[in-house]
Amino acid sequence: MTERPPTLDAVAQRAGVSTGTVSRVLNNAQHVSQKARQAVERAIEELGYVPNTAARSLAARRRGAVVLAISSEDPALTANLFFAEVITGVNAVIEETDLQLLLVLAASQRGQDRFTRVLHAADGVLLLALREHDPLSKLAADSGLPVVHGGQPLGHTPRHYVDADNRGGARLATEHLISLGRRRIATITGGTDQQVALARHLGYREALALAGLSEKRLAHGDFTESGGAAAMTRLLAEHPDLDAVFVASDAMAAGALDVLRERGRRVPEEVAVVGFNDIVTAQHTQPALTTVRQPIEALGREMTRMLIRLINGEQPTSLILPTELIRRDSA
Amino acid sequence: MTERPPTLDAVAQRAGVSTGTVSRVLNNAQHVSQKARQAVERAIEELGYVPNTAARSLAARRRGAVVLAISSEDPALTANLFFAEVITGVNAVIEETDLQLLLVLAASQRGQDRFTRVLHAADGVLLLALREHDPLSKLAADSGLPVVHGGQPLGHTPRHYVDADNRGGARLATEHLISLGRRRIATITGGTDQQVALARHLGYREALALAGLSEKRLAHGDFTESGGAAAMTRLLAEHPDLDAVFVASDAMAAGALDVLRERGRRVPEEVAVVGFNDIVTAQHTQPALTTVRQPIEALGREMTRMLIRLINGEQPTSLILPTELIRRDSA
DNA sequence: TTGAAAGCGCTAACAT
DNA sequence: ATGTTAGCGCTTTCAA
Repeated sequence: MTERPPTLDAVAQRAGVSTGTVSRVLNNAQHVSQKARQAVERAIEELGYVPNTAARSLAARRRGAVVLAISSEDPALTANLFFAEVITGVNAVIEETDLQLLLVLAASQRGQDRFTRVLHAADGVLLLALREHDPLSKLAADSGLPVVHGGQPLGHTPRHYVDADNRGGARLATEHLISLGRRRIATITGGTDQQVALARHLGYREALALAGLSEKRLAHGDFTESGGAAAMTRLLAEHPDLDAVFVASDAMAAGALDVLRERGRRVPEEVAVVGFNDIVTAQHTQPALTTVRQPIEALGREMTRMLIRLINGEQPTSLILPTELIRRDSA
Repeated sequence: MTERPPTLDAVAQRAGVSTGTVSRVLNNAQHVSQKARQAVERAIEELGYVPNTAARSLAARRRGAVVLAISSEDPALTANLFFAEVITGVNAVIEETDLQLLLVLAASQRGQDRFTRVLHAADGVLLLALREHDPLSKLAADSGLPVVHGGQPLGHTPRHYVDADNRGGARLATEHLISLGRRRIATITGGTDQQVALARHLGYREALALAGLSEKRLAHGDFTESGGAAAMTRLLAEHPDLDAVFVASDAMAAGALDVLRERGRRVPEEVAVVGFNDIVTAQHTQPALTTVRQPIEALGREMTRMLIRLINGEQPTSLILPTELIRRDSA
């Protein structure tokens, strides 16, 4: 009933060569005559031979896979397109190789147990876990495998990471507001427990400091829309004179725009607003949101390239990818 | 330097039993004494033993993995959150098992070659490929592995699939418009080359037919925002008397709303609009979009459950998951 | 209930 | 340049 797939031995027999030769052809080693190589290739074709990955990795002590682990504790990762885009980038690079992509969304404790086992089946780890002390970070580090982080967790800077230039992007956004003639520029931050939030706040402060403007107009959000609305409400109460707001995420900016509209503050005439991330929704807010775009797919690609280098024993250096201001109507 | 992980043999030695016994404990077979079992478990604990998946699958002729293959030819899959949500659902079920999740976004020809090899490392396939004659479908079918489709490709109904009730949802939406007193109800379809588009059109027609209303107000879109705008423009030109539109996707509905606003048609007073999918953006259109929500995460979950049943030799039946009307301001 | 041993399909080291 | 062979770490008969 269950036809067994052809083995390497079968190929060798068919081609009239030894298994060693077949193996050499498969791993395109040198030291194989044209003749032998062709015979093997024909036999492979005729038999429809496909190497058995399990046997291969057992014998070669390679595992032929990388794992992409996403800490789904982090609602920000799953909420927006972030995660889908990163995957697309990762996949694009993986596709060029013989590696397989193992995906783990580790939420539960159960998931973490699994994670350990998955690690034992991989040659390296791509990690998206931005919270401080995420258990995945530790498990990955303990595994001894090469690990590349996406973004920098708060607290410690990972050995190898790829991050978007959050600070630079925030500075870009704020400088844009300044160039518009705004002088009483507030900010809504993403909280204080995440590195992205801090980096964006820092970029905002840098820009203001360089221009000699006050940084006192500040409210903390939590990267959610309702959090953004609440923060905007507070800002308006405490600093009714503000003429611009740099909001650390588009979701929060959407909430802030709602509040501004309710309060009758015209955007951008009276209050200019810039967001961050360029989520799809940014095109549909009223008015359309000026924002900072991160190269998320590129982030996935570069993470994967870096991991492959690490697996090959090279020592790549961490990367910060540039962000870009997308001008729309809100500023 | 490179510490080798402990093997099953090491565990056996430590526990003072044979490798056979350790293996039995690992696969929690019967016929193992309490004493032996405990000794093995202690040894595993002490040594920090983790089974080698490659060796295991080689010996057992199981592969311990399923592949989730997404045809990224299909922009609709990658564009919205669809794909991220499906993955979340798939992951949730996989997490309960010992299976690993292999991810393939197969766009290029190169990707398809890889796909074949990945198939040989898996026990089953979850397939998201909605276009007719998608090469992935054929490759998966040829592999002889159990395959579960998400959605139904046009042309042939797969043996095993999970789909959202597109027809029912469209009917729900249209009946809602009728209940609002609308009688000249138009539709913007998603084209004619995709099963979802057809199913939604069918639901629309059913509702109208049952109410004895005309189905003549029709324009084809392509599931994109600009396509929706263009279709709305045509509709307005050909049927200026329309008082409602059922739009087969939210993206198209967003485009349609833009056109209606430009033309000065008030929504929902003069023209009521219902979309489909409940993408995040639906909450941010002007006015907020009434739409039909699909249980996408559940789709991923049910697909995976079905695949696991197939792998275990059961014969599950295909599934259609209910959709739900989300009322907002546009109808 | 347990132990012993023969592979699973491949790679790599060693011969030739 | 090619053949030979001993494993890789596990499961699974078959005996005991």
